[in-house]
Amino acid sequence: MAPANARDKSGQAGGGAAATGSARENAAPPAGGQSRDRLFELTELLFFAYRDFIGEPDEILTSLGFGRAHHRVLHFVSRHPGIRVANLLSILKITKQSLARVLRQLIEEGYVEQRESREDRRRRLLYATPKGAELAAHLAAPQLRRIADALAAAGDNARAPAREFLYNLINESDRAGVRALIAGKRMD
Amino acid sequence: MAPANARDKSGQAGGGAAATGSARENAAPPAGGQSRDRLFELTELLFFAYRDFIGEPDEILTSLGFGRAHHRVLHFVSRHPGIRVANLLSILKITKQSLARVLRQLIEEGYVEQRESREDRRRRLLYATPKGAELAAHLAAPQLRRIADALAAAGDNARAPAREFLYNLINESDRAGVRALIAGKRMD
DNA sequence: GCTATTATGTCAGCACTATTGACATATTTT
DNA sequence: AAAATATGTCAATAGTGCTGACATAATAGC
Repeated sequence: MAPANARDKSGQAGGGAAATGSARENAAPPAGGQSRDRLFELTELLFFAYRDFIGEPDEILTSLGFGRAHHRVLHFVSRHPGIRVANLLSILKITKQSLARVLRQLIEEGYVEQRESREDRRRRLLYATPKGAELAAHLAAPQLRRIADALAAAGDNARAPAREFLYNLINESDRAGVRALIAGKRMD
Repeated sequence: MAPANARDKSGQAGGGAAATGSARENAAPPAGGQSRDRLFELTELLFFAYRDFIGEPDEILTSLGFGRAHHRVLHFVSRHPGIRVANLLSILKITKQSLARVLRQLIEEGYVEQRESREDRRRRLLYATPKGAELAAHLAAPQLRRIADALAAAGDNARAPAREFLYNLINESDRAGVRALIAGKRMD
């Protein structure tokens, strides 16, 4: 990960031009009783965690000519069978075109299939084919292992607080939807 | 966030083709003593949390003709003054070309400046200009607020476990570097 | 001092993801 | 019958990332 020591020893003399978060600025916790540094720490950890969390699936995807977007779609389709296009749009928060492209490829290559809803025949319900389920499981494996290992390392009683923290990072207006989505596949 | 109920009521009759994680598959916890569902729950929360975490800065960036990559570079430069190009490469895990493009733009537009290291004159130490520091603070504000709010909602004793969980999601080989990087800006 | 290595920068070209805005179709709702 | 909903499609554009090769400058090792 590199020398880690970002600051050059001459930096002091050279002088850092306007660095955010000096000791002075940090004296007064500006928000929620947390120091800026503590908040920035979580910001950076979130970045690094996410960076590595998607790293392994990305390699598999590349070898298949797919990208990260295919993974996301396949995941939600596989995990939530019968999901609709509209659901995917609001989950992924991307536009119809962006979704259409990857969804079309997944369907053409036999990873996902569409069926008409009987309740409302405008709806196309999405399901993973066996081939799609297999790929989804393959992509999920390193991620599930990583999470299980992280929980083991952090102590299993870290699970609930970590979950609450992540949950509350979500836009308030989306939380109920996320809760329901996950609950459809059991919550706690 | 959408109807949330992914499953169509006719889905049962239609039959989900090969869905991952049925009740049956879930009976036996496959990894680390955690059920698949519990691990998938964190997978999805991580996705949603990250999605919304970067949402607000993205809007600001777009209005400036910048993208997410500019934010990441500006963040690490501003937060870790005197950081080197090599550090950024290993932190971001992108190639030199990808970094060069956004870094050049940030320098040309006066957000970042380079200085020669006196220890080793091959090195270009990076600093945020006052303009860059201001933008960095502007981009960070909604994220810091979001984290502070999430901690408040999850209970402040969630901070340490959440931190440990995220930290342990990072590739083991990178953890020491991340710890040192963050420690350079105080840890606990 | 000479060579190897390190740190950085740069070129051309390509792939994936995402965007906007408009338009088309089928179906359900009012 | 008209309005709203669900989905699909078009063309054009932007941002980010990649590979692989090559160039310069400076430090380190022998």
